[in-house]
Amino acid sequence: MTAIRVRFAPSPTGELHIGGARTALFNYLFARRNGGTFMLRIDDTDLERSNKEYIDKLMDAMKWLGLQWDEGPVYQSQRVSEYLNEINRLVTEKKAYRCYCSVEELTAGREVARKENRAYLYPGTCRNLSPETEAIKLQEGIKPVVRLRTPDEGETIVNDLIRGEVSFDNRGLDDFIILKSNGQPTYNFASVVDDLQLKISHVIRAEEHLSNTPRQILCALALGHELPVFAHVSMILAPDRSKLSKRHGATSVEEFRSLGFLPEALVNFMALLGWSPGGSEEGSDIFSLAEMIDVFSLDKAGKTAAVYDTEKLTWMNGQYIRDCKIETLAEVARPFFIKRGLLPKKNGEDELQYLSKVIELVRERSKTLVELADLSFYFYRDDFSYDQKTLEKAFKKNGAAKILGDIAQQLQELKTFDRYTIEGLFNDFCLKSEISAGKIIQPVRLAVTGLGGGPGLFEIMELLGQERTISRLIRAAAFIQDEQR
RNA sequence: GGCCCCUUCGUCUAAUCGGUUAGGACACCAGCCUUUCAAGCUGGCAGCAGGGGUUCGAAUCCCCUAGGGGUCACCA
Repeated sequence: MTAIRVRFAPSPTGELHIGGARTALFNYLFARRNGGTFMLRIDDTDLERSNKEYIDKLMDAMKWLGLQWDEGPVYQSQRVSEYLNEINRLVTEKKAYRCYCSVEELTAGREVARKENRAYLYPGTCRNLSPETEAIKLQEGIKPVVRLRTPDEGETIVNDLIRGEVSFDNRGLDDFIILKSNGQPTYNFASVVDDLQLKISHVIRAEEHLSNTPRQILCALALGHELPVFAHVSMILAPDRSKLSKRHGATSVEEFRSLGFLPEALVNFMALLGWSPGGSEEGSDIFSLAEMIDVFSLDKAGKTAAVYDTEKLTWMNGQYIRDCKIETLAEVARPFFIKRGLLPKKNGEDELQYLSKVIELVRERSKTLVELADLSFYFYRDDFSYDQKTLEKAFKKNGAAKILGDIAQQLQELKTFDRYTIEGLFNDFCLKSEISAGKIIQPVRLAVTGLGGGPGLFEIMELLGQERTISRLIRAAAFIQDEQR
């Protein structure tokens, strides 16, 4: 049995989006599941559009997701001599030939075809030029391209692990370009040479490549190599069922990261797009990377394009936030607190401990790290305003100011200031004043946090400490009296 | 337009060889829990694109139609 080797081969022309990341994930899972090798290859044969910056970002994104590759990155731009060798060989063997047709000629031909409503196929103008003619063209200074001589009849069959046998009529395939006039190979060719030379056993990629596969098979056949196994995974579509693009809001891994999503959640979510572990028992869809590796197989991959739904991702993220180890969560959440202006760039031990305690209280109601930081505002700042809706209910009742004042006074007398003693005090207060707990707790919560909801009030107060709690109650009492004037 | 792929709740999906009250997850709704908001728990709503066949029996097999997507570049 041949060694399992797969590759993820993005072109560095933009940020890694969720579709590409999902393809990387499937390759990774497949390799891990089968004890194979996962390679990263950078398909940068298009010099104009490729960008160094994107290469770095891409690798960052993959590392962040936890998709560590075993080999690479291999850069196609650094393997040009390999491609040229093979192309020269094909030309010598007459399996490929130089074409001197100008871009204008070709475009004109394409125009005509479009007007006549038929597909344009290269007519084979330069298919059988005599050496003399070639010499003249060359002398004229024309830089030729190289085209692959493709069969005029028969069919090319793609054997796909997910889609079965897909056949293409060779008559619909023309002699396509494998070497551009600038001396760079085209993607279809370079990709094939790499897959063969790097001994890729399984080509797992998005469905958009299915239509190109017969061309690649023709290349491989011309080169005289065996074919890898293909698996074309269904595409990920934007909510409007169109191809993913910037106008669809968050699509790149980087964006999801800065919106406060955890890599584990994103990976989990992506895995379930176009793949399912099977079974239909009750249970959530939460799977760790390790669990997925354990059960991953391509025959459970679906054929239908998937529309991604941020709601579900968000829910998943909430699950991960809740299950995450508190120290880990504090560490990954810290940058969001810094960005929000709640923490300085460098934090001491005290700040980190306080952060952990804050997060412990708030995380249950946060679905993203951004939300986590937002909901923690009052643990760091005193200058919050009061939520308008809650204010109407909690502060505008008769006696609210007095209650706050009384509570503040009684809290002042506490020797220990923990959740239990505070709760005891509140219970006594309710009994003596014959006011229901809710009536008291609501205004106090608003006074202390500015919000109508949140973690247990007594825990908040404990963490805030006696002094800050009391001053907030006094501030609120003053605020109410001001309003009433 | 040619070629290729696809079509199960709003979304992601399950359903060994055709026989299921078509299952789960998110979202939504209701109830419970509760100092609030969440979380959690319980229940509910909701789907086989349409039409023909084949068959005792079709989400499942075949054909047609419709819809969606991809690809036809000196992009990848």
